[in-house]
Amino acid sequence: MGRSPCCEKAHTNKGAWSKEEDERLISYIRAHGEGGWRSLPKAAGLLRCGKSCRLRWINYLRPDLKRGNFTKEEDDVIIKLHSLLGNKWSLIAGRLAGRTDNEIKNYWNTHIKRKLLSRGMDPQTHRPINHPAAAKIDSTPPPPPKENNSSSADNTSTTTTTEEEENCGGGLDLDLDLCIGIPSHANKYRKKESFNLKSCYDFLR
DNA sequence: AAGGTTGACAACCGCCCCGGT
DNA sequence: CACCGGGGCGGTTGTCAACCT
Repeated sequence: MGRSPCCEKAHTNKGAWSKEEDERLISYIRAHGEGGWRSLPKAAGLLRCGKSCRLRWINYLRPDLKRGNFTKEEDDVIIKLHSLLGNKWSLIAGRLAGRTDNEIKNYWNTHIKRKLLSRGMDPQTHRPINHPAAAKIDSTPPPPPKENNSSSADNTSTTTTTEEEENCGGGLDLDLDLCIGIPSHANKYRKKESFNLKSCYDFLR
């Protein structure tokens, strides 16, 4: 049962990448472009899992990565988008040029989460910790955009319900004058959750 | 100075979705 | 229509450095 492993684990390296491995990966992708991750390691002469190569490239080696500390503006954008989208790191990353989902996820968990907690805010609900709504939801994240089933059909309604306020940062002093662009790589959400993203988009406008 | 604790972040894992067949 | 493989995502873990006692 279960899926076959994505690679032959017995013959793959794990852990930190060496300089030489990085260089191999970079030069291969420069020559052949991204994609074909499964076959890439062999073609590039790397003893790595294809997934590992992809992750290394996307999160660390890509030339357009910004690196360095997050600015106050980036902080604000992350908090606002998280209040709307929940833990949709790839979507949030799509709004921050040069930042990766992994980087944002780490930054959220190590910095912003703590910052919100120190302000007495629930990092999941974006509400005061002793707020009834926060207590009700407790540690569960704000419902991520879900498939448009019958019960959620009124999400497009122009009336602002209490639940919508909760999901979209209601009660916070947030400047929601944002425009969400759906990153090209977010296939997962483009189809499955486009409906609710659209509703958030409409809400933000 | 040494040992323990905490923070930061790179990397891995398991699952899900989509497209091709 | 069902199955399979590839790509992508979010959650979690591992490791190292900085800080504290």
